[in-house]
Amino acid sequence: MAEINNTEQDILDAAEKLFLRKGFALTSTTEIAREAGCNQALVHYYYRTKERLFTRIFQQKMYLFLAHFIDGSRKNMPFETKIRKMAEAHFNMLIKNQQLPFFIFTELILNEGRLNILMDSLDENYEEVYRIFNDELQEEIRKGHIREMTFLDILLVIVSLNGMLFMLNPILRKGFTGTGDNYREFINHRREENLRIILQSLKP
Amino acid sequence: MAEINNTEQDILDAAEKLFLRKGFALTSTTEIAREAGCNQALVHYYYRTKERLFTRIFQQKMYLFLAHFIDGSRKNMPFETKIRKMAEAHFNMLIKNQQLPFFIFTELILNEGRLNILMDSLDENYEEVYRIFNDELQEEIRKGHIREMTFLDILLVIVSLNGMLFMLNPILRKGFTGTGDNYREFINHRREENLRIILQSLKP
DNA sequence: GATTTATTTAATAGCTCTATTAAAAGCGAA
DNA sequence: TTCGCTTTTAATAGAGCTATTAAATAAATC
Repeated sequence: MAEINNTEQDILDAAEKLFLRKGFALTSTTEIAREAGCNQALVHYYYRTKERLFTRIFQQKMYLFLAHFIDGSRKNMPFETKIRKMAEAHFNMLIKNQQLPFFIFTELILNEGRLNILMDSLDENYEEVYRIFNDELQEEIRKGHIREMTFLDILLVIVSLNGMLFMLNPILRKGFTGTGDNYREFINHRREENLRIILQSLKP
Repeated sequence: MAEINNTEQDILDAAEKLFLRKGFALTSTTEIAREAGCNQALVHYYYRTKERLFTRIFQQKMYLFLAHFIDGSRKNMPFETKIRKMAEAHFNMLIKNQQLPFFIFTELILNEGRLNILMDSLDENYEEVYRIFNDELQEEIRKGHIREMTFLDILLVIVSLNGMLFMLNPILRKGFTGTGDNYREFINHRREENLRIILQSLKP
């Protein structure tokens, strides 16, 4: 990170908080300035446009969201262990960034430009990772350890189960009154359920 | 449906189309009027406020989204068959209403008022259905047909796998160039995968 | 055909939003 | 202290938004 003075950082923090909660369209630079405790013009002074400020945050979050898949591919472990680690890392990241799935999906779906940028980045940076995983997967299938499926199939199950759980967060929480303990317990229960289902889905 | 003249219906159709695509906040009454081919003031003449127009559409979609769960509970079938039927009905409904999951989640998360209305409606209309399903499930567990789990666990798996697939629609489509045939094939493949995973997740 | 009622329009009030601008305040170096 | 640069502010242009209003047109009823 480049050195950054207090106000500039405050604006970035305020923007991150609000963009994550309400998305690009529903967050105004006026509101960001209020949250950061500064004048609205300062937001534009430091970041020129709302779009540029947003993009900076969005790309960082996007990276956070995708990083595990690369990590997993580097390690030398049995394939099933890689998948387990990947699913666990994904879940743990989501626990610390619960607003992430909703944020990313919303912005990708509402803005085709951002989706195109993502697809280009996937082609450039993740195609090889994907290929390696897929080759390894096909080898496991050939050996009869895993049933006939593609790596996309595996990814979808992980992303669906883990992602949707946290996208439903605001809705599910309403059902758990009282202290947050019950809810935390519930999330831990779901962690085990999801992992179990993901691994079971590999079995022939 | 009450009788409704052409313009009034055109406005409703235009609003539905735009709200589903872009959500409440990003759709303007001006745009709805343009889509409906009428003056902007007419939107307000027939529906008073954007909020009332939206609510009308939202409630109808909400009902569409929840209806299957009731249907399934009425029939007299083995429990596992009920779950299968429920998952299939859910998937088929989503195929015909692909924008539905994104639309509903977005509006529920961005507007706490709508979420509260939903929760009240669930308490009122679905609590009994839920109880019946859950009792039946506990009986199956006691008999050893199904492993230890709650009905919420089952619902989450169905909603996650089916819902996320269609929320990812715009992203996944980008990967399938050419005619839509490949994509349709892929969706059918995922239908079977999801069903398989859902039913397997019940097994002890 | 005249009169009442329903539909449609243009115009606009009153907001809020993004981005810019010119001026003011703060501050380190000469 | 003064100069030059950075940071901050108030003010505002220009646009889009929702909702209303009064007037115009079309349709229905007598």
